[in-house]
Amino acid sequence: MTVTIYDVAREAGVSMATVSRVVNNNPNVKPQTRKKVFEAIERLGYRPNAVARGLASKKTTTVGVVIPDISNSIFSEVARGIEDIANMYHYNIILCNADKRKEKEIRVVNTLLEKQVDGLLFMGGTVTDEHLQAFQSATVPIVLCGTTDEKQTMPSVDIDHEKAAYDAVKMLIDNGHREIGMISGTLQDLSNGYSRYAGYKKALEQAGIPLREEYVRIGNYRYESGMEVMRYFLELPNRPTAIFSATDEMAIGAIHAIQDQGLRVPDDISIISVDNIRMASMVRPQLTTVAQPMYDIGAVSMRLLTKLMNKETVDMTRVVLPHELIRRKSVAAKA
Amino acid sequence: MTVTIYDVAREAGVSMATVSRVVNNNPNVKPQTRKKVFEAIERLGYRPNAVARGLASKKTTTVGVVIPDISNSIFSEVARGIEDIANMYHYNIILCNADKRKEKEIRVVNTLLEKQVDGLLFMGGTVTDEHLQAFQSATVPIVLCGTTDEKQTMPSVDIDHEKAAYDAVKMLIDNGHREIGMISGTLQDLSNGYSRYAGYKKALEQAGIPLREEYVRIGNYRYESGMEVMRYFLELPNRPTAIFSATDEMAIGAIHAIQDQGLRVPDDISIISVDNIRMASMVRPQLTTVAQPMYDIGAVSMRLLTKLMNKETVDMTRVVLPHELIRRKSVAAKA
DNA sequence: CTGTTAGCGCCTTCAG
DNA sequence: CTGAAGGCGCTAACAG
Repeated sequence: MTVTIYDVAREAGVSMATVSRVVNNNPNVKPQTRKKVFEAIERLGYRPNAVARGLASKKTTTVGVVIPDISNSIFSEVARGIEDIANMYHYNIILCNADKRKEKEIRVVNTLLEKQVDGLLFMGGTVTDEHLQAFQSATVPIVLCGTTDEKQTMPSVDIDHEKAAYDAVKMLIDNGHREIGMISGTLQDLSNGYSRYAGYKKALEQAGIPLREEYVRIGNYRYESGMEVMRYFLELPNRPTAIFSATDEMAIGAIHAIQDQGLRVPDDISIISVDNIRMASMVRPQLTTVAQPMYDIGAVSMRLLTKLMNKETVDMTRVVLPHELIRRKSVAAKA
Repeated sequence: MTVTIYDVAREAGVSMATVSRVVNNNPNVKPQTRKKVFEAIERLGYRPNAVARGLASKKTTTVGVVIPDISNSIFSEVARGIEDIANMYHYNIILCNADKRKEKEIRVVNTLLEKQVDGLLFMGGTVTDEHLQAFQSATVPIVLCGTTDEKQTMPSVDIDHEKAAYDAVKMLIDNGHREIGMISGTLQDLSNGYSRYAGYKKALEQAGIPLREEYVRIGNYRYESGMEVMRYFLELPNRPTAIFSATDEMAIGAIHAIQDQGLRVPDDISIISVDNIRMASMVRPQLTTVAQPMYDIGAVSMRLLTKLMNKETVDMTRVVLPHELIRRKSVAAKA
């Protein structure tokens, strides 16, 4: 039925080993023999069985990727970075959505490991001890991608979320704002939630601006959530003159909530956030934001993983990528 | 080093066959024995090797997905639909970006087949004879997802692009517009390009509106491209009163091009398109568009694939999903 | 440069 | 209900 390496060997009048060699580009084959083998392969329409190869060689040339949600543009851009580099090094990607749910995350890590992936890229919510335990049961390298574990024990690639948030809020302050509201993510979420809130807090402190409880509200990262929180701010007796949103999507929701009230951004209220999703430059006014290099986070973490899989010695096993303030049109000096 | 089924057998005092049975949930095992085996598994931290299993059973419980670009929100939503259903049936997904480039598409199809996927989902540009040839060399089922082959020979799941476009343009006409410009995709692209153009043409014809060459321009599906084409329309001596864009992203570009000129949508110019990406409801005015059920296209095609892989007999091997006109704020009656 | 020979870890008849 | 034995298709020493 299916043609195997054995069939090719017989057809070419050589041994299986020789066929294996030419298929794997082993130089130790006489050009003439190589040619014979190739012809036999062609004639028979032979296609190497990667599963058998994986079993014999203990390498599958595939890496597992656990991702919160591929339909979310932030992650899908990271995924593209991962895939491009993986491709470049001849790896394939098994992709699993885990929705930042711990049980699911751990479950897919295990099935990925069962599939004998050569390495694992983990993008998720908070990394708990249970995660760490699952990771430790692996014999292949794992790198965190867009997250970190609190104890800083795993290889990882991420930005400095706190600093990114700090820079954003600092810009607002430098523009004369002192009533600065924040649309935050849940503080349970270390990177997008807690760290960005911490950056906000720090910037205020450093400017001697007291933190006001009523100026901080938690959203769920979605557009609608940004609108809701903004409506709340708008009804405050002394509403903020500027808003820092933990993510672009909520910021865009906020912009529209403001505009829907007949107010203007940035004339009446300034807005800044973190992420720089594509949409940020597709709204009016275009959103000023701190860019997080999504594609690079994916690409760099995949590159790091290849090194680890190759057992190369790598000095920087925890890389922090730079962020960048993108000045567009949603921030103005306080009137 | 790694613990195998053999180790578990020894530890539990049974044969490999028995361990295999309990791992695979075969009912023919005495509960007591089953318990013993589970304990041994636990004690040893045994993790089944899916590669070995795949080789022996000739099933990998993974399916290949070739996709144009995972970072494009249209496709990433389809991908999410695929993954959810795959997950439900205990399949994993190997994801490959192919950028609608024929060579790359064919190459990844082959490597996916080498990896012994149990089935393949193909999302791509035009399906050529070379594609068909690659598909035919497969012994596993393949379904086209969001595309079709001209000869209608492959299983597929898609919408009726021509009808979707027709419905969109019809709405413009019903609103009294007769000067209708189109921002098209390349006519080489069967589904998003040619078919949508065909729908536009048909709607005009049916309304007795002559097709004007200067009212059709080709874009590349991106935001900027929509802006550019719109700027061109705006400078026409008798500019269109309504625009049909082949995709939402270009439509949004067009809206902003119009607004940047100080004109208003839909008061001065109406806009409609096809897709219904998330952003469509996040711009002002919110975009009226014909919704393409991205998630469902993915989910349904994956479901179809499971049936095919199961060798179930399926009557409808070519499914056309319904589209739906979403009336929002970017279309108004002609002044 | 090429062939022989063991496995890789598991499933799957076939007996018992 | 359980065990024995033969592969699945390929790689990797080890000889020659």
